[in-house]
Amino acid sequence: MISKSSQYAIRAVVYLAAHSSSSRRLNVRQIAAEIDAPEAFTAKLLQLLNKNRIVTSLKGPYGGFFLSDQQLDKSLLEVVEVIDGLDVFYSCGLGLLQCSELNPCPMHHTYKALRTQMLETFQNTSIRLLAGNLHSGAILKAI
Amino acid sequence: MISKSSQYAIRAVVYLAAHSSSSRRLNVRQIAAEIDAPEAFTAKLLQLLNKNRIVTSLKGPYGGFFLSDQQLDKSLLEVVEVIDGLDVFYSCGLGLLQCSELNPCPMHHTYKALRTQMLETFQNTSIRLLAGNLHSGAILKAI
DNA sequence: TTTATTTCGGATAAAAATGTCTTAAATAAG
DNA sequence: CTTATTTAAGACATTTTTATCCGAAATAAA
Repeated sequence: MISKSSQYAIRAVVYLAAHSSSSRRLNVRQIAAEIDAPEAFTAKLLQLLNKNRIVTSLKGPYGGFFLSDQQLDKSLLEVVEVIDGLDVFYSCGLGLLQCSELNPCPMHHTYKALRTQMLETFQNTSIRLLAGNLHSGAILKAI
Repeated sequence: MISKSSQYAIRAVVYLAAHSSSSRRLNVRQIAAEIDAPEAFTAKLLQLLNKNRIVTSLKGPYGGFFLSDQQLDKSLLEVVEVIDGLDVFYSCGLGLLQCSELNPCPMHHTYKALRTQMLETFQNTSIRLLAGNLHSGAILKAI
C-alpha cells in the first residue's frame, strides 16, 4: 500500500508529535530506537522530511528534530508525498498509463473508489490526530 | 497498492478471459504482447498461476494458456494471493507487528476500514466480471 | 519417428528499494 | 578557542523485485 519508508516516516513524525517540542528536540538515535527502525535510514528520511518542511531540525549539541505547531497539522498525505510521491493515489490499478474516465480500464470504477477513499483518509488524518490516538503506554515499535 | 507483478497477472487473466477458451489456447508471446508486459516474466507469472490452478496450460504445438469456466469465476483476490500473498490485506498500515484490535496502532481503525474495503473489492471482483467490462476495442496495454 | 512448437524449471542479471558508512558542517558549552 | 554532539550529504552495500536466458520436457502434426 505505502512503502516501508513511508511507514517509518509516519512512525517517526507521530513519535515526534508525542514527545518533542521546539524546546525539546530528539536525536535520530532515540527516534530510531523508539520506532524500531534502522538508525541511518531513519536519519535519511528525517533529512528529507526536514528539507520538505514536514519536520524541523537543529544541528549541534542539544540539537535534533521536532515539530512546530504548524507541522503538527500536516497530513499523512504530505508525509507520504515526500517519501513515495502521490502515484499510488492517482494511477491505474492495473498499471495502464492511458486509463481514464474516457478510456477506463476494466477495473477503473471500482478501483478509483478505493484510491479515492485512501487519498481522503490520508488527507484527513493529521500528524496531531494520530499522536492523539497514541494512548499512554502505547509504542510505535514493530517488534 | 499491489505489485507490478500482480498487475501483469491480472491483465493476463483478463486477456485470457476475453480471448481464450479450452479449444483456443493462447501462447505467452501473444499474451505478453497484448498486455504490454515482458514476455519471459509473463511466462513465469502464468506458470505460477497454472500451478495454483488459476489458469490452465497445455504444452506443445497448439498449446498455450486458457481459462476454464470455473477459473473465470476466480476472484482478483485469488490472483493477487498467488503473486503477492495476502499481507497487504491484513497487516498494519504503519508496519507494526503487534497491532490489533486490543493493541491498536494510532491509525488502526481508519486504516483497517481501507484494508477491508480493498479486500472486499478484490474478493467480489471476478475475472469474468472484469472481462465483461472490457468494452470492444479496449486494450490492456500500458503504453 | 522426426520435427516444430510450446510450457517448465532453474540459473542468472538488472533495477529498485532498503540500509550503512564516512566525512563535513553546524553549534552549544566549557 | 576548543571540544563534544548533532544533523547533512554523498558514496557505497545489501536485499527484494523485476526481468532474462537456456536447456529440458511435453505434444501435435507431418
